[in-house]
Amino acid sequence: MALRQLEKTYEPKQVEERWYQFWIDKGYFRASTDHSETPYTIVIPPPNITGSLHVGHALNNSLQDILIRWRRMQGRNTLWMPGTDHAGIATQNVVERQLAAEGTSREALGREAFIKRVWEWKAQSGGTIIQQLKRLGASCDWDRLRFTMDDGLSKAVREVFVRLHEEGLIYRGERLINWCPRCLTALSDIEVEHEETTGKLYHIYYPLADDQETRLTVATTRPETMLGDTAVAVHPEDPRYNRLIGKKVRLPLTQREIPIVGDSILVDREFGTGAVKITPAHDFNDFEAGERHHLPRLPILDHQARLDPVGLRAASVDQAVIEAIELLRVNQARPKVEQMLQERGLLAKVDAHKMALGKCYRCKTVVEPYLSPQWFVKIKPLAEPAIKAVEEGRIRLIPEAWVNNYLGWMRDIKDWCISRQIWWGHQIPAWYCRSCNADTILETAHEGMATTEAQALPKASRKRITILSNATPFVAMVAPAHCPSCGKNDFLQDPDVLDTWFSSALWPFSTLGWPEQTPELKTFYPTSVLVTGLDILFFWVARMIMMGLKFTGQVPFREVYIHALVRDVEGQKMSKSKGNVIDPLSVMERYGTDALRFTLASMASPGRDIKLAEERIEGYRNFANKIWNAARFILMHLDGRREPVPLKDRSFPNRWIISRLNHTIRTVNASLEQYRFDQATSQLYQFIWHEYCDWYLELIKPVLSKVEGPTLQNKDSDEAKRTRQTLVDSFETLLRLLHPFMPFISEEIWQALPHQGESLVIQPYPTPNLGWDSKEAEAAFTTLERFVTTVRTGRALLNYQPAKTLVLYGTSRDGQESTDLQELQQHLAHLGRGTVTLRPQQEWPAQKVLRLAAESMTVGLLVEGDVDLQKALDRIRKQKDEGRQESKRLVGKLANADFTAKAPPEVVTEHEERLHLIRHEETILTDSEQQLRAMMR
RNA sequence: GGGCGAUUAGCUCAGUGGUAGAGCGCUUCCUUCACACGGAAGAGGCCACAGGUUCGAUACCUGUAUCGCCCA
Repeated sequence: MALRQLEKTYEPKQVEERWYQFWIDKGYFRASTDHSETPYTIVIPPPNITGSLHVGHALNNSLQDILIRWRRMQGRNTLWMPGTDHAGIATQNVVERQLAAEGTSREALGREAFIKRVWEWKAQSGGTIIQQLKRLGASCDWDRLRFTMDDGLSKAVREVFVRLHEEGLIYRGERLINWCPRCLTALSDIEVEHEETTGKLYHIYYPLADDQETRLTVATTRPETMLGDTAVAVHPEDPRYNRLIGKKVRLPLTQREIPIVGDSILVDREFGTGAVKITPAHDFNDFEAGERHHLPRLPILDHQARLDPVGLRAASVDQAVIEAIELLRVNQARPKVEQMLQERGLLAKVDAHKMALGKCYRCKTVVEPYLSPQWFVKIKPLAEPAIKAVEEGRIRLIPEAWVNNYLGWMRDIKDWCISRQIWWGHQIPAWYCRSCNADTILETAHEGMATTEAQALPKASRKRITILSNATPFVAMVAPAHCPSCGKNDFLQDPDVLDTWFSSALWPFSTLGWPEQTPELKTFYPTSVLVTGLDILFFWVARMIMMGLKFTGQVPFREVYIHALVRDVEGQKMSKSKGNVIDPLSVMERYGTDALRFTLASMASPGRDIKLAEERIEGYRNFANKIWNAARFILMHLDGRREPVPLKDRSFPNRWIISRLNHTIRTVNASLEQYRFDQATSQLYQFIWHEYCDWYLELIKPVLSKVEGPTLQNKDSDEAKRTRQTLVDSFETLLRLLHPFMPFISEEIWQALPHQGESLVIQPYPTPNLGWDSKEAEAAFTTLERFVTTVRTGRALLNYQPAKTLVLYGTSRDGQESTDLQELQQHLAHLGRGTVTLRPQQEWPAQKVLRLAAESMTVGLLVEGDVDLQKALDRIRKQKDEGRQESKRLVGKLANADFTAKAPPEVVTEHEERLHLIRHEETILTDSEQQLRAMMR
């Protein structure tokens, strides 16, 4: 057959696109419910539609693809379910920015038009990341692509909402929540990122109401919120203050008097002055303290975190103060309040102070605790089974180290705020009868919005609708036809949408058709493994476990493989603003997709972040090129007949490489079973480069060569035919073994080699074969390697050119090694580049031979011509030195009675043998040194 | 403040109760007919520090330091 000749350098670009299209056309990635094979399912962590592929995605999806391709080749009925996430806040932000650039706003557009606009944006740009995943080689079943706002998934969301509400596990109430004053929405606790900053700790005098001369000093980091204080707390056992409990203080800058309460939970006697203000409407701890002491809540900030004049008046703040600060943002109002306190002599001191600041995880704006009516999931009843599932091992977290992290978080979990005051997302399926709730549905004007600005808006958008927490919702899959109390059908749907993670939590089963009992659900659920980064363990993984158990009665996945985060070389998080981002697309462009995938897999060691440097990728690009050139070599030498024979009838190089291949097959499979992608890749690298290419291909060159010579054979010899057969078999197997990691180059080469079947994608994954192991061939190889390496060392010491033919001698004091040397003579001559005489040392020439010792073996090189022997002498001295050190250590150890008595006998024997070897080496080296000196005279 | 992890070659990281390893980088030699994105030979390490367990510790235990992450 005519074999294709390959280019000298591997060019990934054209190859990748061609084969990916071929795979898609052939439908290899399609899963079916008809197959009887054991299913293997992974649901993709759905990337945001706003996203484009970053290196974290590349890692996450490379690992998934390795698993999926491996299992597919093993014959499992594999489904990799792809999809994207609507990413409520992020997507809304993107489209709003576009609108702003066009000089308009979502308010100007109105809700319906805005949502239409987002869908248009999605149709245009939302598929970017999917294309990029394909570029990465992801073998997802693309026909099943899902989106969290698809009809089916939206139905699942409503179903879950309604059922949880029926069971009392979803409720609406007025609570203090985290509010992003830029996104203008509530956030859940974990959507707030805490950042350490240096702020100030203000000490403020609060005079007693009945004794203006006596003042309580209160310490706070947020003086502006004092205007909403409704009490001051001291520790009930604090002798400095506890007599004051029950008295009142005059709240500075206001006309109010507020009580002093004793609270052992809120007050840390060691912190600040030991007296703290209580602002229940603007601080989480104070909110709870307020509950304990039945204190009123006085909100003084509006939804943009500005000082709200209405609230300030309600809090009886001095009119002059209101005028000075109204509609100022918190950070602008703070110095004004500080200044006013200063002027009134009420500011005791200001200290620098380290504190954690909460920021919105989407836009990094400082988050405000904000009192508002929201929807919550009562989480404890859902968390308990989710804790059990992990405790009992029905879900296994890998690495296991994260189990405690997970359990700790789950046991301390707080109710989940699921309503968001944005438009893009699943609108909450709750309706209010306008006439029955006339008192609880409020329309308020936009505070602070310029009149002209407000008038520019459509009428419906000019007001903010507030639905008080005591309004009565109807929660149902669809809008009710008429109100059961009043019979009217004038309804207002709750304007809020659900947290994006609410729909993500259903992903493993909603994508398979739930709530319908589809064949897909029956076949592919529970899924096999979830592959994800640590950063969304709580956001996503924990919630999927809760929802999966609740609504399917089964775990959503049996294993969770948690991989590291990718950082830059400095160990810093990659971010666009830092400019340290490695763009996977550019990497794929320059080095090839396979190189990127292999790099990421090789760095996926458990429990460690990945510091990615481009040199690593370049290294694996070189590896791909090495494989490519091995393939070129093989193709060049395949011309001729091939003959399969039983292993025992094959020559040493073939028996050896098959044995090593088998070992590699075993370890790669075992590593993948344990999610040790790093081990699997390094085993492949080591085997392919340093065994297959460095030694095997070199060993068989004489046989394959068309040139005839003393040690070379005819190309039609039996040995040539058998070697060609083993060569193709082993390389084809190797490509199958490599394919999950480097799908493109492996397919490209496989297709060029003699093969059966139409694609590597659907070939069986190699399994270990007991009959392939050959201890004797591996032992013989050790001998060969020792001899050849020693010769090469000698060659370098004597500054001989690589091509120079040497006169070589070899001997060993080990019987088996001697036999091996004899049998390997042709190979020793070939790889050592010389003529080899295997006789005892006494029979070597007495002079002009450089003798080198390697364990039990002694190797001699005939010294010809005028050669500088100093390097050789140095080397021998150094080796002797090292040997002396080593033998000293061993002698010391063996002289220790405790050691010989208590250490295992085999260890003692090992030490003794080692000592003998070293002493043997020493003898040889001493001898050699003397001869060298003689030659140098 | 609580929890977790890390500390091994110049860099990035494996690893094991008994000779310390890899990749990249570095030095020297080599363009021989698979590959210079290559080949060959080298240099380089009190395995963070201090105690303890052990015949023996880089590994197991305790503490310290530094760094990182998560949570408050």
